Amino acid sequence: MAQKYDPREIEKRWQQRWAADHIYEVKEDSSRPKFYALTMFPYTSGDLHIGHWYAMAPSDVYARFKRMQGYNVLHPMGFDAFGLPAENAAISRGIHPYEWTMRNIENMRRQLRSMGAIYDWNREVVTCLPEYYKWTQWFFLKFYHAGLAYRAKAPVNWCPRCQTVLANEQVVGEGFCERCSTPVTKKDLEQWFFRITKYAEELLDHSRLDWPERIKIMQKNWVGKSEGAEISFWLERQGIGQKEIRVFTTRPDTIFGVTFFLLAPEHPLVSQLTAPQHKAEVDEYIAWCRRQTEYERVALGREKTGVFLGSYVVNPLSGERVPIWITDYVLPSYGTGAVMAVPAHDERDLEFARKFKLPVRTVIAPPGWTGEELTEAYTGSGTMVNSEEFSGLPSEQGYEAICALLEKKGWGKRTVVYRLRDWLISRQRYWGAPIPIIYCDKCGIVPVPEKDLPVLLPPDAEFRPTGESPLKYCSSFVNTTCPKCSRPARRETDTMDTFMCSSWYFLRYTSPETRDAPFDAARIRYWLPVDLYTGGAEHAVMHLFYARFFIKALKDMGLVDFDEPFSRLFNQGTIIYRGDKMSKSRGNVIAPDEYVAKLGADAVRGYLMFIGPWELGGEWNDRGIVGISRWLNRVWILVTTEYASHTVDPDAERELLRSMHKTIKEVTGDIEKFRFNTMLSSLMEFSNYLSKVKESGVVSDSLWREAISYFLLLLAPTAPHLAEELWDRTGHPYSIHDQPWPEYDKELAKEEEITLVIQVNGKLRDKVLVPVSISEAEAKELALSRERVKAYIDGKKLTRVIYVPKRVVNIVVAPM
RNA sequence: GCCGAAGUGGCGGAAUGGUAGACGCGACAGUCUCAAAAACUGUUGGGGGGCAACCCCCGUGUCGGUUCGAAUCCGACCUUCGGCACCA
Repeated sequence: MAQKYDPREIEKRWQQRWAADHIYEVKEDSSRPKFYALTMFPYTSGDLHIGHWYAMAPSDVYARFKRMQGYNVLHPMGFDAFGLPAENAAISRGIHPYEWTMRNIENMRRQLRSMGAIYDWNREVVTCLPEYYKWTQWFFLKFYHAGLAYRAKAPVNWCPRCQTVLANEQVVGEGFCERCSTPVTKKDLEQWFFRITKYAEELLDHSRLDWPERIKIMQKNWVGKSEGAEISFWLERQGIGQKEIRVFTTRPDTIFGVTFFLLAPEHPLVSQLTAPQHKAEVDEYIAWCRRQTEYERVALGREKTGVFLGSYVVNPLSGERVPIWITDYVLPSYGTGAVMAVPAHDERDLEFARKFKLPVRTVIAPPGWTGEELTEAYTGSGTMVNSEEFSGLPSEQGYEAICALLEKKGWGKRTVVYRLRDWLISRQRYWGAPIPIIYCDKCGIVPVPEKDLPVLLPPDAEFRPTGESPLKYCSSFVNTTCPKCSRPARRETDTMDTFMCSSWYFLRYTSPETRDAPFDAARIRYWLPVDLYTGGAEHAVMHLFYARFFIKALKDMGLVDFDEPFSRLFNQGTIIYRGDKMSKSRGNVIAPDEYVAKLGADAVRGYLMFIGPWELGGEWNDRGIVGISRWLNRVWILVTTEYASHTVDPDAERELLRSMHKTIKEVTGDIEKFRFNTMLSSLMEFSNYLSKVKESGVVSDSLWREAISYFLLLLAPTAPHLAEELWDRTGHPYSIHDQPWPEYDKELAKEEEITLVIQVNGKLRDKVLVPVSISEAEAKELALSRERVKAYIDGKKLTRVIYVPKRVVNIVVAPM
C-alpha cells in the first residue's frame, strides 16, 4: 500500500535538509548573470498573516524560477523594526520596545521559515539593531554635510490635551487624537528636513524604469509640477522695507482680470500690511485659523472665509489698485503664499468674490462669448478681452507675450513650482534611530563625529502614558559634551522617520556583516540595482519615493554608481477577508499557521496564487484552498503509484510530448508575466491529462518517467517541498532546486490538428477537425461543402468568405 | 471634483479582435460504505424543442457605434475599489 501524502512531515524534513546543506546561501559569482529579486520587508507587528504570504510566496516562486534559469539570485528578507506600535506596547503593556520587537521577529522568522522560501538568512537585516542604525545615522551625517539636511520650524500635529506631538498615524478619523479623541491642532517646532525638493525634476523622470503606469502617475502628481510665472505686485504703502509682493500664477494671461489680492494668513507681511482699523478683525481671523485642524482647513466644499487688511497692491500691468485680503485657502507653503485673484477664471476666487461682493471681470472669452456675465469660472483658453493692448490675442499667445513683457521690464519671470515639500524626518519619539546631532551653547549645531556612532538609544528611558518622547526626559541621554569644545551640551532628542531606515536596507542585504561601512562597494556594484521589487501599492509615494531620492543623493555624493534603486516594480493586489483589507486592527486576519499545519505550506502557497491575477488581489476563501490541497494529493498519488505500460501507441506518445512541451511553454510564459493563476491551471490540466495516460498505459515507461520529471521541475517553484520529495522518490539526484528550468521544443509543442470553426455571418454553425497544414483554399472549400452550413447559405447570395488561419472560416451571405 | 484600476455562471476566475465560461470551488447524481466522511466518476450559464444522437434562441454592468465577426476596439453613462484633493 502506497504511503499517504503527509505535507507536515515532508516539509519539515526538507526545510531541515536545505538549511543543513546551505543550498540557498548566496555567493557573489561573476560567471553567472545576477538577479536581485526583492520583496518589501515586513514591519515587525508580531504575526504574519495571509496578506504577507500573498506578497512573499509568489515573489519566492519568481525568484526560484530565475534561479532555475541559471541566474545567481539574491532574494533576501529582513525586518522593518522601528516604529510607533512598539512604543505603544511599551506604554500600554510595560514591555520595552526592544523586547517587544525582538520577540515579534522571533515569531515572524519562524513563520517565514515555514513558507519554504529561498531566503538566505545570513543576509537578514533588522533596522532597529545598533549595527544597522549606526549606518542610518551615518547617512544622516552624509546628507547633513552635503547640505541636504537642515533644521527649520514646521508645524506638527499637536494634541492640546495630551500636550504632545502626534505622528500622522496617531491622528485618526477627521483629525482626532488617537488616545483621547481631542481635535488635533498644529504647533510649530524646530525640526529636521531633507531637501528632497532639490531632486523634484529628477524624480519626475521614470523613463528608464519598468514600473506600473499608475505608480508613475501617482509620483508625478505628488511632485505636482506647475509651469507659470512669478509676478511682482507693487506695494502702495511705503516704509515697510519691501516694495513688492510676488505671486505665482499658472495663468499670467489673466492678469487684467485681477480684482483682489490674497495672502495666506501665515504670510510674513500680513501684520505690516494690516491697517490699524482692521487689526482686531485680522488678529481674530488669524487666531481662528490656527485653531482649525488640518482636516478642517483643507476640507472641500467649505465656505470661503477671509478678511480685508485695509491695504492695497498695484497691478504692474494695468496700474490698477486692488485690495489685499487674507484667506486660509491660500497655503503658505506653496508658491509664494500669495495669489493674484482672478474670479472670472478661477473657481475658488469666484466663490470668494461672490461671498465678499468683490468685482468679477472676464478677460478670457470662451468660444462664442457675446459679452454676457459668466455664470461659472471659465478656466479654459480663449480670446483675450479687456486686456488693453493684449485684447484680441489667443490666450496661449497672450501668455507668452505677457511673460516676455514682464521679463523685459523686470517685473516677473517664467518659473516652475512644485507641490512637493521637503521631507520632514524628525519624529518626537523613542523607537527610532536617534538623529546624531549635539547642541552646544557655544558652538551651536554640532554633528556627532563619525567615530562616535552609533548614538545608542538609552535602554532605561521612561515611557509616559501621555506619549511624550522618553528621550526628552532621559538625562543620561540628553546630557553630553560638545565634540568641538568639550563643554556640557545637549543631544538632539528627535529620532528619524522609519522611512529613513527603509530607504537603504536593500543596500545592506548585499553585505550585512560589513563593519566599517554601510555596505561593501564591490558587492553593491555586483548586485545593484534591484532587478525586481515587489510589494504593495500603498508605498507608491512614500517609501518608493524616498528611496529613489536617497539613491540619487548617494549617487551625487559618489557613494554608489547608479541613480535608480529599483529597475522593475510590481505591485501585488490586496487580500480581502470579510469585505475588508486584512489587518490586525480590523480583527480580520487569517493566520497562515493553522493552514500550514493542516494542509502544508505548499497548499497555502498554491492557493494564494490560484485566487486570481497577482496584481488584483482577492478574497480569501476557506473552501478554495481544499481544491489545491486535493490537487497536490492527486499529484502525490500520480507520481508515487507505479506506472504500468500495456502497449506503446506512437500517436499517444506524440500527443504526450506535445502536451508536455505546451505545458512548459505556458508555465514559463505565465511565470514571466506573474500569471500564477493560469500557470497553476496549466499544471492541473497537464496532471489531469497524465492521469488519463496512466490509466490507459499507452506510452513507454521511459517516456512516462520523462514526463513526470518535467512536470516536477515545473512544479518546483510553486510547491518546493512536494516537488523535492517526489523528485527524490522517483530516483533523481538531490536537489530538484538545483536543476535547470526545462525548455520547450517549438516543433514538439506544435499542434497537428486544429478545430476549424465555421461561421455564417459571424455565428458559429459548425466545427471540424482538420490538419494544421490545411490551405486557405482547402479550408474555404471544406467549409462551403459542410452539410450543416449549406442549410444556412442555400438560397442566399454569397458575398465574402473570410479565413483566419488555424481558427475560423466566416461565410458572409446576404438575402437574394 | 480629478487621476487610476475593475465589472463575465451560484462563487474565484479563463479567454485582450475569431469556439465565451479553461482551471478550481460549490451544488446535484452515481460508485464505495451498515451509515456518514474522505476518495473517485459524471452533470452543471439561462430559456426552449426532441424518444434520442442532438438542435435552436438568448447571454460578458447599461445604451449606442466600428467590424465579416466584439467580453476584447471607440463614444456616452452606471456601479465598485484604490489614490489625490482649496496647490493659485
